[in-house]
Amino acid sequence: MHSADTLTVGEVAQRSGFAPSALRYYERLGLLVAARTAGGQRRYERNVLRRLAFIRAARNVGLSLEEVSAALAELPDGRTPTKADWTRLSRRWRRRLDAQIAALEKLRDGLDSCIGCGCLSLRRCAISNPGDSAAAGGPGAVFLPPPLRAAQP
Amino acid sequence: MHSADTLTVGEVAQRSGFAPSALRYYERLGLLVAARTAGGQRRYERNVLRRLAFIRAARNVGLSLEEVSAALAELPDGRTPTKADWTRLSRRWRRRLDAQIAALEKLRDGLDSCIGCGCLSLRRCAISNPGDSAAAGGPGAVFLPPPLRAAQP
DNA sequence: CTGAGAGTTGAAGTCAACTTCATGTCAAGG
DNA sequence: CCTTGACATGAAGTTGACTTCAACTCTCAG
Repeated sequence: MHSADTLTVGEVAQRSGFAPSALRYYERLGLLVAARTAGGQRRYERNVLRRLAFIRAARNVGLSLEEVSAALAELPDGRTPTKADWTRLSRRWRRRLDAQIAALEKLRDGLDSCIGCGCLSLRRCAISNPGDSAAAGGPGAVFLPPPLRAAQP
Repeated sequence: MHSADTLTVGEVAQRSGFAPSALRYYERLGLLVAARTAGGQRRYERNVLRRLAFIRAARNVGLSLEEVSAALAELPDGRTPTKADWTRLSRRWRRRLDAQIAALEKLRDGLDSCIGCGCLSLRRCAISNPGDSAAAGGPGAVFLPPPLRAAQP
């Protein structure tokens, strides 16, 4: 180990599961702050671990880093965030998850009604309707995450 | 209108809701085939519309174009696919949607148990667990689609 | 004091699914 | 025949979230 109660990138990477490159990236985006040694190396305070836990949780719920950034901006500056602060932020995810689940259930129910008719009509089918969710995402729009996709048996 | 029972790119784009550039892209990937006029312009058969409906539906369900491609490869070659062919393919999406819904519900229930404790522990928290779904996606991995994200009030 | 392993940087690459652009060609109504 | 609007092509750009690379520089156990 090194000396003080601060953590090196490697240690934070190890404990958080984020790659060092991701930590540097988050720092560039302003999601993370790190002190520096005389030689210019990063030294993290222990509370970045909770911050990173929040970031990962938010990502798991579907937030973009931009949204995460906005959420983190609501933390009180000056003092170290308390558990209550984190709880307040993450409570909002409930509604989001509910909406996501509802959207998928709607899609599934639509699928159920479509299977058997084999229509796949661009005008009438609930599943292939151009106006639907995944259509207008622009470049890079993906409907569900690769991890969930891969999990299919 | 032009002449025969074939469709121009513009017409297909209009009817399918896909941009002409997307149609050309799909053709490069082998998802679509088009005849050519003497002058080199594309002329589509009417059945591409159903094919495109399938593609859109698959994308809505969360398939990548690569998966769509694999699915389309199972269609009988030689004859025009029947409704039954399309139905057979889309029936598989049910399981996928069920799994996606289950994953989100698991996440939500984990969130419920986490809210109130404010722990967000990297080791213990169900939501911020590094081993979880969104962790190993590599570059470009996104959990839920921008459209669903944007829909949040 | 030294050497190996860990850390630093900016620039560029990756991936998916398209879009945009520049430049040039077709098709067909008048 | 001609003009106008649609179409064609390859190359390059976009977006988000990172990773990879090359070329150095620190740190600290021994």
